[in-house]
Amino acid sequence: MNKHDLFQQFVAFTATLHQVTQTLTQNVKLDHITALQYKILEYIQVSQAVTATEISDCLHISLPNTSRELRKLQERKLIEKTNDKLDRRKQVIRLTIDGEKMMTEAFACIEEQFSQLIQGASQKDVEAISEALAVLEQKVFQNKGQ
Amino acid sequence: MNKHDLFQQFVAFTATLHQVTQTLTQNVKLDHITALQYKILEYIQVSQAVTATEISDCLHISLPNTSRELRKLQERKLIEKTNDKLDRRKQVIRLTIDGEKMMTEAFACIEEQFSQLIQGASQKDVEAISEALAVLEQKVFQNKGQ
DNA sequence: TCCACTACTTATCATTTGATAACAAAACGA
DNA sequence: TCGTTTTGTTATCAAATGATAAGTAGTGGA
Repeated sequence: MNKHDLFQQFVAFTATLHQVTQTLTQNVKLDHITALQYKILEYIQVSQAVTATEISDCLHISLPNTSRELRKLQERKLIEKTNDKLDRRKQVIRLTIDGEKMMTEAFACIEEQFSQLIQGASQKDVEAISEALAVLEQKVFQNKGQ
Repeated sequence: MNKHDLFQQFVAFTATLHQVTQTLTQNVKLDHITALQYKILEYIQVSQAVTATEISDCLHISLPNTSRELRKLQERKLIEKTNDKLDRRKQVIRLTIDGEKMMTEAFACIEEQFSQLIQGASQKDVEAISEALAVLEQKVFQNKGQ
């Protein structure tokens, strides 16, 4: 196995994962939340407190478009912005209680689909999958920066 | 590690992989090919010969929209449709020589980015990554159907 | 033969997303 | 202090995507 073969395998894997992800999430009816808004909410949830610039950089959305989507999410009371004390240009963005509730519900729905996907997995399989995910996180995504 | 924890890990992993994928592919300038068209071309390439319905099902694009994108790709001479001898309703879709060339170039570009991502990986790491991908393919995507 | 069904197309419309220009406010460095 | 950079906003336009209705042609079963 050389790096070229690994690349081929990685591409195929990625394509499959994208399809699976879409299958898992397609039944989640999130009351007028678009795919992009969902991605933003998901990012905020895992990162806890972020700025608009961080969202823009990490999700590869231009800052004006990020700002627009954040405004919509704020109007829907799913996120809230608070001023950064140290740098008053910045805004710290967090999920509101409503936002967290919505994401929790969405995750519950996705988790149900997910558990069907791995229903055949034994305890040993679960450990193996977890270990595999950890390996990829560590060895591939380690320096994912910029 | 129970299945709920595994789900959490899986979600975080998926989000990260989406970001990494976008980073890898964002410099690929494919001469007026959209993201959706790229996905379709990628799917055709790995599957070799497919029908419109298969693309529609696997990529979760409605058949009318699939048909529209395929027409555009055909106009650009990137794919070709041939009639199925056994069932004349069906059309077998393949990449043209031009289409294959374009995908090969795109992959070369992405592979360059990818190799930067794993530049620090030793031979042993490469084997470990490959093994991890195989585990996930086998234990998670195994029955990804419908 | 007739009817229901599948595979695909065309057309149309609304919505989402991307891209860009222009702006304001704060920070930062010389 | 003054010019530059960073952070974010609003506005506007074009393009991509999603959704749906309606239609054609072929298949296959009763």
